[in-house]
Amino acid sequence: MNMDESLTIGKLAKASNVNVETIRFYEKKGLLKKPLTKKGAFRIYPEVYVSRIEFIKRVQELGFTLSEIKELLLLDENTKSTCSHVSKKATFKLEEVKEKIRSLKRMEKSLKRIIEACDQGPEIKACCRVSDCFDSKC
Amino acid sequence: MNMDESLTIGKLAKASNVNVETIRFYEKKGLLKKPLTKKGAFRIYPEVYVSRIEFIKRVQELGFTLSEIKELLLLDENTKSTCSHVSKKATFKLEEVKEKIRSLKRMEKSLKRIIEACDQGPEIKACCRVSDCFDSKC
DNA sequence: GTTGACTCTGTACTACTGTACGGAGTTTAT
DNA sequence: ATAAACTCCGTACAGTAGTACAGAGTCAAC
Repeated sequence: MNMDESLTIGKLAKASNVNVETIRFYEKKGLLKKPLTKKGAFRIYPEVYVSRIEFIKRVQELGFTLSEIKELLLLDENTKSTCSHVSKKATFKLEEVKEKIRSLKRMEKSLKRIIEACDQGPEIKACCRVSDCFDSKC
Repeated sequence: MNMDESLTIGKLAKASNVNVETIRFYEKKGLLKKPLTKKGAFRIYPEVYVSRIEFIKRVQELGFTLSEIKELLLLDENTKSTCSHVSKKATFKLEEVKEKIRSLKRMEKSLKRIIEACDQGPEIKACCRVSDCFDSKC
């Protein structure tokens, strides 16, 4: 029986670029479900866990906490809860996401201005600050 | 001498919706400079500190750490460093910001799909997951 | 059937981002 | 000039997100 294909926790960790302990930590926190398959006492994961961990990592970089990410993942799993409940949560998350996009676009604009001004020379630079990017005038 | 206008640390904290300790913490970390003005031993802040703190808070929600925010703020202050240095850093930050926007747009799309599917009925929901939003097929 | 690499559970420790608090000093209002 | 409210600094404590490690068990391969 060839076991090269089976994802033990160590291989999963390597494939998704996190530590073994992190995977167990996420399991304990309820972000990753215990895999159904086991080789004796050892966890064996299906491939899909790789992208699941990558998802967690990427969403984290967008300023969501682990418990917020857990809620997002629950939207995927929620078979028993009513659709209106899922829809409500998703709508709320959608608003957060939109707001983040708006903020980032303001930062993008500010940074572009800084770079532009830098190309013009050091004197003009003073008038465009990143930290002003949320001001109404910006 | 009317002092109603002067921003003591407590008033600044209230105005920018953080705790007094947070302001001192940011000062210690170098995110906020010590105010030039003092009333005896007490810090007196100019109005601009309010938006500076709000900036920190908003950028934090976008997934930047305090030390990253410090770097962003340094882009504003950098009078002695060369323009090409500032430009380089700003360009790097700009890429990060753009990448975050891309990721958030994918999430936005996924969430919209979930909401849409929810409106159609519970059966279709299974096929669209938030956690798949970074897959190439999505 | 023993060795080496891997995994198990559990606990302790770390970095970051604050919060809370104690004890002293300062300011303002009365 | 005294009380209430505020500020100072420093240190301790707290929540989040891991990381490290110990001691025991397991698997695979020779």
